[in-house]
Amino acid sequence: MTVAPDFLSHLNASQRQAVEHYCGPLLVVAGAGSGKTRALTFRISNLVMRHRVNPENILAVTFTNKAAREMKDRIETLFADRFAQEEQGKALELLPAFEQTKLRSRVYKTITKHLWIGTFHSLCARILRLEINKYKDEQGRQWEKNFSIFDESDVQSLIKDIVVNRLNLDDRKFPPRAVRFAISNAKNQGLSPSEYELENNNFRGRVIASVYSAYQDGLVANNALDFDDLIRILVKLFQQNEQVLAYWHSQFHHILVDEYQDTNRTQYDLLRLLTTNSEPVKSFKNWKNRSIFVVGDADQSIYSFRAADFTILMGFQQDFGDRLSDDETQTMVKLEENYRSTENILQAANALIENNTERIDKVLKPTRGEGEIIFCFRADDELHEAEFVVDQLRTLERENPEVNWGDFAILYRTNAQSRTFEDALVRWAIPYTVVGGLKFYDRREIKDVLAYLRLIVNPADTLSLQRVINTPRRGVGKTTLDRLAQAAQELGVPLWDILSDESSVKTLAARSSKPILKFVEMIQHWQGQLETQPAAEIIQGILEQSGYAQDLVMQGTDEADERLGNVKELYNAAIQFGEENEDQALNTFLANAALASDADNKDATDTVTLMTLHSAKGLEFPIVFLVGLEQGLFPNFRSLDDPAALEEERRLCYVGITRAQERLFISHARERRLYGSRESAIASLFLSEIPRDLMQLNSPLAIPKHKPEMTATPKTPKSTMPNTHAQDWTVGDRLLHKGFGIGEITHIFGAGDKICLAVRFPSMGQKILDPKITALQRVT
DNA sequence: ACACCGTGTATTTTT
DNA sequence: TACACGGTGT
Repeated sequence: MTVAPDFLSHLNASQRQAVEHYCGPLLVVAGAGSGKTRALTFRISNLVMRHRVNPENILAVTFTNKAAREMKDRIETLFADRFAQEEQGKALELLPAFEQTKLRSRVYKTITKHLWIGTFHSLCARILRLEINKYKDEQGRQWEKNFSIFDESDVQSLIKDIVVNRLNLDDRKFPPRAVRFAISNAKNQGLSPSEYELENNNFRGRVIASVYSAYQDGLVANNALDFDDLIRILVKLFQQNEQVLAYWHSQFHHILVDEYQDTNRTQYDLLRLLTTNSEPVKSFKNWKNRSIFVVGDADQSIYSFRAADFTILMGFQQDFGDRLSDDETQTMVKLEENYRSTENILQAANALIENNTERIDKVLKPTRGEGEIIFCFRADDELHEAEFVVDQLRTLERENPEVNWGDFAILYRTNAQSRTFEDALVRWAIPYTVVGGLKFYDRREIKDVLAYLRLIVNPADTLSLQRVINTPRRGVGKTTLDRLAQAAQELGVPLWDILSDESSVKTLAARSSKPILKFVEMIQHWQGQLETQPAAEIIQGILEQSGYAQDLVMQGTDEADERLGNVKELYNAAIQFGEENEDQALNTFLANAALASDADNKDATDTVTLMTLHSAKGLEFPIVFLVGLEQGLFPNFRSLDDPAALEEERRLCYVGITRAQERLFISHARERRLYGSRESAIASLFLSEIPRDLMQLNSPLAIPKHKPEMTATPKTPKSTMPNTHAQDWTVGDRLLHKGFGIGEITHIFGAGDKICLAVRFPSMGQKILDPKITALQRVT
């Protein structure tokens, strides 16, 4: 492989600085559309090509499977193109198809296959499959390597069972959903049940801790983990076992993280452990042949409700970096040039996000023309709004031959808003796709088959056992099952152990025992094939021999037909998996399937896209309609009295605006149907934050000239600023905050009056505060 | 086992 | 409004 990759010449100065970064920490603050995936993929290529880093020693973490896939693909293309240039003197795409395939497969075998690229969850699952038997939790509980991964509905039903049946709690006072949420949050902070109880030592806290504890019992009993535990338990294992950590620390020399603003506490702990081998971060200096390289944008942090904490990104330089100020630091690069959107759109985005206080100062710099003006439409109601949108769609499509339906996106805050647009699109026979809704792996029939697979691999998985033992009906009734389940409970063994013990089952009447024995025999038959048969074979066996497929055929309804189709789709997925992986074992296929949720993402066909703003993150469209900009809807009413939540809504709006490449339409309605009743609505606060000269309004009164009084961030005029000037603060100062107590300044962001303080509070952890709007009192 | 009806609930959801 | 869920009745 030759050195001196000249692909660097395609990069701008800051991209280049990021890509050429070799050892040590680097935070890449990547604005929307600034080429962050490029920076990531090019840097990985550069590490391998120029610095001769072994691909096995590179770890790249993403949040979605899609992002991981994309990264692998792009790296593969980079290398294949490079080989094409070097060996044939031609760009990859100019080679005949078979040559391209040959080159790609060579790149795969020598490079990309060896890279560790995946989501936090798949990475952790992969390591835990090897190491989990070395872990013991504080109660001495242990898991085996063939653990199941419970999905959200498994978790919900387990928690519900604990709340109402085991602990006999009032599920109105402790809604399983809310309890589940609290437990998940606790896990994402890295808290065990007892630690959670210590921090929440009130009635509610103690109850939740007891559910949490019983829930962990349930997971162990099923030899199962939930998504949160995949990460939390690996962190705990690393903390309690030096050798295991040391091994993985020495495995990963270069760690790269995408969407760093979305990391939560345990994910951060994991990265920190892997990077420093548990040395205190502040004293960690051994960056020889090592790096941590994180890419993110605090302005696009929209998942705090899932425990994502963008202050982790804000604190990167404090944690890993040189702790110097923004203009002196060597450990931060800002990618500010935007290659996606026209200038008007960027100006709107910049102006909007300026209203946030918790951020790293950054602007999107235009590289394209001024573009068309943004159009803002005030509709009478949601029907009128949809009519407007579809009208624009049709006109634009008709009058511009180069514009296709696939160029349009309609983005909204809540899924419930999609219907009106769907109706209007149907009326005009415009093809559209709604993103979201029921996912492939959430369909009942898919979960059924997966439950068979899980049971075969992990017989302790009682939840799966109960799902399939009578699916399709084979005469195993609820009472029989309850009796056996109770016996299992009393003996403290998995239900499967009772079922698979012939003499136990034979104590039942023959009418009950016969189908059970037959079922057990069937499962054992497939278990016997685990080592020898590929996943696809076993799936086919299940469909045929369990009667599942036949049952669907017999039903003969359209719905059953569709289910049958989906089940076959799963079989195809297994076939494809077998073709793409050396290891075709069911274990491996299942481990993968449990963490894949977007396998049914169809490729872009030429249809209008409808989706929530959350789903739109990371995507781009030539023409974007941002709809429903009304107080209470967007920003959502739940955020109106919480400044931090309101800022997150604003970031969501920022994400929406920055999806648009050429044209942006924004709309709001004066009246909207909500939960059956009509409510009048006023224009969103966010509309008033976009400069008027960037927008053309259909109605002069559409936007209030002054901000609606709902402004949740009370901006104190500078003259009455509380107690101190920004400049007065220095790192190390101690101060008092009304809500958080006494803390110490660990870092200062920005300069002048744009200053933000990172303050560590003993009880709250690190918070980013703006001294201009938060009352802070110095303490000595 | 299934159909029916009343009740409660309704942001976002990468894994 | 619309739906999912649980309880009841057949």
